[in-house]
Amino acid sequence: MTNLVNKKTTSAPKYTRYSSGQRSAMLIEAGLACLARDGILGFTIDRICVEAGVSRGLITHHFKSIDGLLAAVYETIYGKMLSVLEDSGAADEKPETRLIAIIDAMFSREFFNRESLNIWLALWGEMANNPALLKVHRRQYARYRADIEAALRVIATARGLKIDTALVATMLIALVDGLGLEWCIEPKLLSAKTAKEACFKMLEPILGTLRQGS
Amino acid sequence: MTNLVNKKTTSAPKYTRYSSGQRSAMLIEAGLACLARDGILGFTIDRICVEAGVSRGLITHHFKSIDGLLAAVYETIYGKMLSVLEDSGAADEKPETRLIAIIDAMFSREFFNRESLNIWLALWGEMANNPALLKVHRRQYARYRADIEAALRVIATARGLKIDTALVATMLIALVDGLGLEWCIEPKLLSAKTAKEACFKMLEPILGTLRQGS
DNA sequence: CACATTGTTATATGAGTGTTCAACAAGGAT
DNA sequence: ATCCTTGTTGAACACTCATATAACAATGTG
Repeated sequence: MTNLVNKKTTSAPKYTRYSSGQRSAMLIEAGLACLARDGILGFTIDRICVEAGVSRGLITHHFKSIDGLLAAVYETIYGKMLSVLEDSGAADEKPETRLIAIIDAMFSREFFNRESLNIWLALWGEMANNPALLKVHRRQYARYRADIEAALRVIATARGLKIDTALVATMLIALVDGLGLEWCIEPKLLSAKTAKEACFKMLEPILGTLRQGS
Repeated sequence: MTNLVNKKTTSAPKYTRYSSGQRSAMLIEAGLACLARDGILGFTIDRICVEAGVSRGLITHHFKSIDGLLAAVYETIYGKMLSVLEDSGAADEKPETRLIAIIDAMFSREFFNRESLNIWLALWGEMANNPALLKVHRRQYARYRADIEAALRVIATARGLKIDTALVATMLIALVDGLGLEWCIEPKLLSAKTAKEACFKMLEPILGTLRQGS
C-alpha cells in the first residue's frame, strides 16, 4: 500500500524503458516462445507482445515489421547454435575431438529438445516463402557447413584419407536434420542416444573408428 | 454469342455439380497448389477456393473445417507416395531390387521437386501443433517404415547379415528427409543424383554392394 | 413435367491480422 | 528543477481469417 495516490513523491512508473538492444532481445525471446508453442501460425504481433508483456506498437518500432522480427529470431537461434558448436572441442587435441564434440553438442539437451526443434521446423517451412529468412539462412548455413567440413578435414588429414568432405558434410547435416525431424514429430520412436549412434554408424565406415568402444 | 437471353432453351448453367468425391479431390488439388506456392500461411479458405474456381462455402461443406482439408491433403500426398513406392520393384527378382527401386523413386522427378518438397516442409512445421495432422502422420508413417524395413530385411536375409533393420530404416528415412530439406532450401548446393549417391554411400557399408558400379 | 435431393453460392458475422501515428512519459542531460 | 530524447503506449485503420446460414439451382427420379 505504498504510493497509491501521492503527488509529492514519484508515483510508480507505468512501464520501464530499455535500450534498443535490450528490448530487441526481449522481443526475440518472446518470439521464440511463440514459435515453439504454436509454430509459424502463432508468430503474430498480438501473441508475441502479450508474451513479452508489451504493447502492440513495439515490434514495428524495433524491427520495422513482423518479418523483420522473424529474421532476427532465426539469426539468433542459428547464431547461438553455431557459437556453442564452435566453442566445443578445444583445438589442440586428438584430431577426432572436434567432430565428436560437435555431434555431442547437437544431440545434447540444449539443442535436441522439443521446443528448439519445433522452432527449426517452423522456420524451415517458411524459408522458401520468405526472402529475408532465406538471406539469413544462406549466411549462417555457410558458416555451419564450414565448421563441419573443417572438423572432417582434420581427421582425414591426420589419417591420410582422401574423402569428399563436401559430400560427407552434406550427409552429416542431412542426417542430423532428419533425425531431429523424426524425433520431434514422434519422440517415442527414437532417443537422443540412438540418434547420436546413427551418426557414428554412418561416419565410421567413411572415416574409421571415432569413439573408444567401437 | 449463343443463349444470351433465351427463355425457351435452357440457359447456360451458373456452375457444374460434382459428386462429393470428385469435388473433394478438386479441393485437395487446389490446397496442394496453395501449400506449394505459399506454405502453410497460404493455406486459407479464400485462396484455395479461388485456386479451385469455387465459392467460399464449399470447403466447410465438404471437409467441415479448413483443418479437415489440411488433413485430407496430407493423407493424399503421403498415400500417393507410398503407392508409388510399393508398386516399384517387382517382388520376384534380386533381393536388392526393391530397396534400389524405392530409393530411385524417392529421388525421381516426381517426388524430388521443389513443389512437392515445399508441401512436405510446410506440413512438417504444423504437425506438432495440429492433432488431426499428427493422427494422419502416425498411420502413414508406420506404413512407410514397414515398407523400408521389409526391403532391408530381404537383403539382410539373402546375404545372411544380422543388421538392426529398425535403426537402419530410421537412418535412411532421416537421410532422405534431410537431403530433401537441404535441396529444397538451396537447390544449387546439391543434385538429385548426388543425393541418391549419398544414400548408397551410407547403406553399402552396412548392407554390402547394392549397385553394379561400386 | 413436377419434385426432391443436395451440391453450390453469396452474404453476414466476429475475431484476428499488420501497420500507422499522435500522444505520453521515463530517464538522462543540463 | 527543467528540458529533451526516444522508448512506449494505445487506439484507429483497412484488411484477411474461418465459419454459419439462408437462398439458390443443377441434376436425377418419379
